[in-house]
Amino acid sequence: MGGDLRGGDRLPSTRQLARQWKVALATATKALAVLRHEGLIEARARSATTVAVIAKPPSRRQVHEAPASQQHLSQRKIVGAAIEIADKEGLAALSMRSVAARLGVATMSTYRFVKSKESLVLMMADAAYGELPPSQKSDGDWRTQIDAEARTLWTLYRKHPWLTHINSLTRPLLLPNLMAHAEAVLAALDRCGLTQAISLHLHVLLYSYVHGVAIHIEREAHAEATTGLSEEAWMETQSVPLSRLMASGAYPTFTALITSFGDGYDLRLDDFFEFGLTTLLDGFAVTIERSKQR
Amino acid sequence: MGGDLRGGDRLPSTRQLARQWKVALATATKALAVLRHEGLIEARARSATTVAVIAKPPSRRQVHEAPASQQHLSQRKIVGAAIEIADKEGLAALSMRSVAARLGVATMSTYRFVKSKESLVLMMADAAYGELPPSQKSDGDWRTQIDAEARTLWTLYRKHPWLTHINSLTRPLLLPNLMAHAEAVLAALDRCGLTQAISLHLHVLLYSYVHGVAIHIEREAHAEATTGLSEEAWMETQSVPLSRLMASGAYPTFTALITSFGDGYDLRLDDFFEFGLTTLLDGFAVTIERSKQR
DNA sequence: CATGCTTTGTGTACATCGTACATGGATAAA
DNA sequence: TTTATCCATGTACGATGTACACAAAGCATG
Repeated sequence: MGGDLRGGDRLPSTRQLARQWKVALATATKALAVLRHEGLIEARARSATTVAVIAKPPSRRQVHEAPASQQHLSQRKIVGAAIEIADKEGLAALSMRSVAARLGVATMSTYRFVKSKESLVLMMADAAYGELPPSQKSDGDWRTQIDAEARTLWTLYRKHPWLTHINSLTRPLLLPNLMAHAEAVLAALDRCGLTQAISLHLHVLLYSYVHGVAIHIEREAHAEATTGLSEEAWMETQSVPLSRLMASGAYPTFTALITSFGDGYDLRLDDFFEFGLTTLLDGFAVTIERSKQR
Repeated sequence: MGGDLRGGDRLPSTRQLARQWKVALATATKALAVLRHEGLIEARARSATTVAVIAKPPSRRQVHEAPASQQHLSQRKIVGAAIEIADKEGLAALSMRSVAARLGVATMSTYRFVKSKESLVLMMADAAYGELPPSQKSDGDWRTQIDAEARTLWTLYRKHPWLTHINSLTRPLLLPNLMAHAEAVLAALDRCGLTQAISLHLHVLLYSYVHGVAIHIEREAHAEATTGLSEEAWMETQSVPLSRLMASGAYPTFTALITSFGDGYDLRLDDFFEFGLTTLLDGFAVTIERSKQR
């Protein structure tokens, strides 16, 4: 009877309760109703981490207006829950079951609003790219504009690292918000008198750079989660094979470089991103100059 | 009796045969031995796609020397089979079961030589990077040397696209062959009078670039495999939403750019890689020049 | 009010995965 | 011959995405 659920737990569905405690379905339903009236549990739709039960609809429907559009589950909620999971635990941990559980709903219920997991991920991407702030349409030089765009994209990837799993250069996503980013970059390049083809290539190159570095955000997190080691701790475990490699004498430059850093190699992604962006845009500048000279 | 196996099929293990045909294990063993003597099937160890049976060891042991090290299964063979699968069908299609099947062996047998799938993948990476040709130690200018290194890496990724799944910038793999690549790049940069930190960053940047573009090799293949559409065909399916987006008027530069290409956007990865590499190395040059001037 | 239809939510089941564990067969040792 | 050791394998478990059928409830029509 007196269960052992802790403070902020989700409650399973009525059916799960009934099965777990081997009682009839009606019994479980009534029990939940009683608890709800007592205020011990709450039917909160928005957040699933707090005490939240998707209430039996009947009582609510009597209060609100009739139309069946008043549903407690929706595509938007599913996408939102999925994004939360992917943000926190990575795309690998995202399963239809976990999404459903977070919403306090049966697994298959999600399929009423989502065609497949693949389409869910696509909708997640759409939603996430939707968070891109509208780009400032300054008429300044191309570099500040493009620099800003790259940083905006980087910030987004920082927030949603799983986004890097989704798109392909050869089959780009036609998401409005991502298009807006492309438009901004292309517009900035357009004023530099480049070939159309070069403009496009530069844009893809910029995108590819941000994307390529952002990939390692999730890998870093994943490595830390699975090994349970922070990066410093991990580096220590590698010090033995590392020093063996260095002692082999086959890699003199590398050895000299590593030893010159007292505390080992510690790449901070954000700093590296800055450095790489600068270097890459230097390359852009060369290409643009060259193009102007002919 | 007369089965329906086609020309180059693998044969299942003795045990699988026995179960399938409901005969005693000894019977199956003898049957295979007969077939082998008749030359109808061959115990070929190297290639599993042709008619290949991992021969029952007994007869071979009598021929060769005694020690138990003479085994028909080995870590090298497992890694090789796994690489073949990953090359052909992608890392996602690589399962312990598929590796075992390709070798005509029970699934769990592989675990005698491989601790886990994760470690298998690491060994695959080691083997694949082992294919990197030793870098030419020319004392020419940094650019030709680094350019060559990048292309070598690209070629490798073309051959083994799954490699891009494996490593993390923040936790680099300490594989000898990959270290040799790093050494070559660093050595080339070393002659340019750069800070150690900048040298390292440039090296990582180069690696990250090649890696970041190579990622899309597999994505391209995967997309083609799952949708069954070549890139041109896929582009046609996108033409409707594309033209709708273009007609919205929100993306003028983009629209102008696309319409200027008659036959649509068709990014060829290899060409793009070339272009990006040039641009990136232009950036390197700027950094190096700047560093020399002070 | 009764009866059937439609919508909505759910449970069950299947094929796939990695892999822990125990077993079965063969070889080596006594 | 008996015993012990080791290699190879089958079984089983808990995950996954999702097809399918069923149950409950709302609604329309008689």
